[in-house]
Amino acid sequence: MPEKKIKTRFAPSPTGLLHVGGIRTALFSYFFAKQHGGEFLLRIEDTDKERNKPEHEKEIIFGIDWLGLDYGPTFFRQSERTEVYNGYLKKLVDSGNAYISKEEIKEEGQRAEVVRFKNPNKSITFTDLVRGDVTFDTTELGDFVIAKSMTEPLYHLAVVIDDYEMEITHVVRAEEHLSNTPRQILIQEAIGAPRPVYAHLPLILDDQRAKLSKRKHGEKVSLKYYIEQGFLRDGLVNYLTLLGWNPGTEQEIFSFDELIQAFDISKVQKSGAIFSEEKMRWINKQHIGRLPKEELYARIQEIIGQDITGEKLEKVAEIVKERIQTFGDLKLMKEQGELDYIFHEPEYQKESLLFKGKGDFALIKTHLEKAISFLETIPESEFSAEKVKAAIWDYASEVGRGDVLWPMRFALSGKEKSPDPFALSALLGKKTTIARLHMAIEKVS
RNA sequence: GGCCUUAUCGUCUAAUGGUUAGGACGGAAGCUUCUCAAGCUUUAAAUCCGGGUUCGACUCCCGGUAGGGUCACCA
Repeated sequence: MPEKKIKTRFAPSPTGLLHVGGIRTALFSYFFAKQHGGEFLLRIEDTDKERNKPEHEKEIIFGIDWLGLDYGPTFFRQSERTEVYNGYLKKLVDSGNAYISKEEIKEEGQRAEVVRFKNPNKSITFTDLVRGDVTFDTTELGDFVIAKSMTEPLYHLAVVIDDYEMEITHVVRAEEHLSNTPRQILIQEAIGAPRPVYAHLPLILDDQRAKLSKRKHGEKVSLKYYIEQGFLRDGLVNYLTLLGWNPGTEQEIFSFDELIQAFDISKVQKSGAIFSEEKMRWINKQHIGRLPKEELYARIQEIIGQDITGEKLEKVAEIVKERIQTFGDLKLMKEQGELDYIFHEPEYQKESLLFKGKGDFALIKTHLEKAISFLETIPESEFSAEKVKAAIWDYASEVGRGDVLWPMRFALSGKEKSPDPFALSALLGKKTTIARLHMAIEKVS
């Protein structure tokens, strides 16, 4: 007997931002399908005409594409399938599984007639890949509404029909849907659909342990925000996958493809997990460290300018990559002028050259002149951080490192905080380095 | 409130009856090149409570407690 091909879906409704919880659901669903050689499809659940916004659908598709979740040709919109649902609805009514119900109008906008499902009132037990067996008594659900009218199907009906017709084998979704499951199973049984395997994922929580919501947390829940913050796709995916799942080993850093292999839905945690931007930033940094050179260079150029190229770009990259966790950090550094020394001569008061505010200018002049004389001995083509350090080190150690290195570094960068003077020298090159040292000497003379 | 569900360091988690309860983020201390960053080393920090079962419970059972989800003519 050939195993049935595994098929999962991501079924968001375009009523709001694509948020991190949704992304993680999509990811888990995708990993599960792909690791079994199965299919993953995207279905927009837009049966509610009033709430749907085309821009939200656009954002969802953009996000899924950005994440690289390939859903092939299997894209659906429920709003385009009303006819299908109507057919099933008619059958349900004809067979007595549903009926048109006269309603007492309690609120404005309420209909006098809706279609209700005839609840057989029984106990339903289903197996959840994350939680094991879950039992509900459906009696308390009553005869729930499945359509506003014979031509206006509602969520529960549409989901069941779609999962059936699209041959979804595994429904991977968030825990908030757990209590919807018995309703949907009832409808399944009424239309003669097989029951898919369920996997209800724990929620992503805020630091108050409440469900992460757009209402409460604003843009910080949306994928868009993290893309704008300059997170790498692999960093974001890696972090989100580790939220509520772990490989059972001590490995924490995974590429996207490794995750497809390593992910194991049975190891998904049962309880909700608090979202930590801090850890996500750390994970992202690990991925920046693993970025292929060309990609790293391109991202840096995007932010600091295309005119930094070649060897200079390489040196800048080296300095920058250990100082940022996201490319948003780099953008911030650029905006705050932390990188100014790369582009032009620093401006500063001569007092800044004093190590710990002490010493005298005559001494600084002596040290800097000495430094220049050492640097002059290095050929321009060999002007590396190592060579510069070797040239200066003994002298600095002898007379006091801070007294030499601080003014030298300040002369090069004009910053209280910056990379060390050797890296700076190598980055600036022999000519510029010596010129800036001369400039400092002039200041203190 | 009903129903469902969950419970290990501050946080993410490992340990599926026997470990000094492990790792990571964050914290603290130290080392490394003057400052910063990175790196390295060290360190503090947890089994919700109460009963069982067992020679032995983080682990199994029961009861509390606490948290979360859900109770639409939304999805």
